[in-house]
Amino acid sequence: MKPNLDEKARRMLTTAALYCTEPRIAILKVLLEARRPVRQDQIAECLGDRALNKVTIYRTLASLVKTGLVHRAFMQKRASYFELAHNCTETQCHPHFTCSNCGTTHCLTGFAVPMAPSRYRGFVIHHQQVRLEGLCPACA
Amino acid sequence: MKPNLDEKARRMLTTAALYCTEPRIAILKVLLEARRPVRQDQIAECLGDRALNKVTIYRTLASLVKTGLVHRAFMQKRASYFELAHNCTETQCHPHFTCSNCGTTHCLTGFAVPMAPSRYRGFVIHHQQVRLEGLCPACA
DNA sequence: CGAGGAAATGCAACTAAGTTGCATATTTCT
DNA sequence: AGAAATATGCAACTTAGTTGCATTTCCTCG
Repeated sequence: MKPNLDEKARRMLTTAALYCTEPRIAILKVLLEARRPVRQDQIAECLGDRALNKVTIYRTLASLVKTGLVHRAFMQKRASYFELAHNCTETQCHPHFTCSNCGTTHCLTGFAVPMAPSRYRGFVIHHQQVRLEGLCPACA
Repeated sequence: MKPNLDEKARRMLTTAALYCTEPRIAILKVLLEARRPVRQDQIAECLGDRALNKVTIYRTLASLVKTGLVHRAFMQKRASYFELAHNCTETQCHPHFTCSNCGTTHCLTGFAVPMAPSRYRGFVIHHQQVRLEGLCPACA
């Protein structure tokens, strides 16, 4: 595959002050190559032969989320979907579009959604998240 | 409490072409009185003495969602939160605000969020959902 | 380079939200 | 009132995610 993915993952881990372990590098590489948010079991499946314990994947994802490298993008059918935090500003991530026909979710990275005001009736708004639903190009 | 709640619940069920059963009326009354989305176990707790089986609550909520009377507002910590669909237009519900300090979620019913365009790069957009995060009035 | 302590991993057992099959009870229609 | 349609309750199950603990790996410092 791409020879620099490994280096990229290592750099991300060191800047986040996390140990550079094989499992973490492998998981980050999956996330770097994924074009949409992924679940724990999808990561495990991508790793195939060099399998990881699901506990390791969950704990790694938790560390990556805590350090801000990864976002818990959304939940669907009781499962969390994760994605790298690049393509996200501090106040909002790109919208996620779920097709009501085929169920797949797409990242609408180029889509600009106006940010809510930072204050409203005593609420201080830090972050906004938009989910869209409808028909994807394939189903429409 | 309010004497007309019972009648209101009954009317909602008949217009939705659902059997008017005691469990359904009781659940609808809880939803009518709730000021924020509720979980299955919160509904059960509200009913107190005249308790219902959790399966009944889940199945009732499923019917109410299918007929459009209720929305699955969001998920938090692997649990679904439900609310009545009034206050919602066909293309978008009111935004939900979750406090990152105390964890409670509020409905921002008065809050207008511009609707996304109905088409974007082949995607046909039917519905939009906005979640906000920050500090609630009590925590700010 | 090679300890040694800090942190990460793996396993098994557990938790909790939600679902399914099936027998029984309730509602609606006529 | 009686029959058919639908809803309820129970117990057992499913599944995503978590916890405790023993073992392994990583990084730092001499």
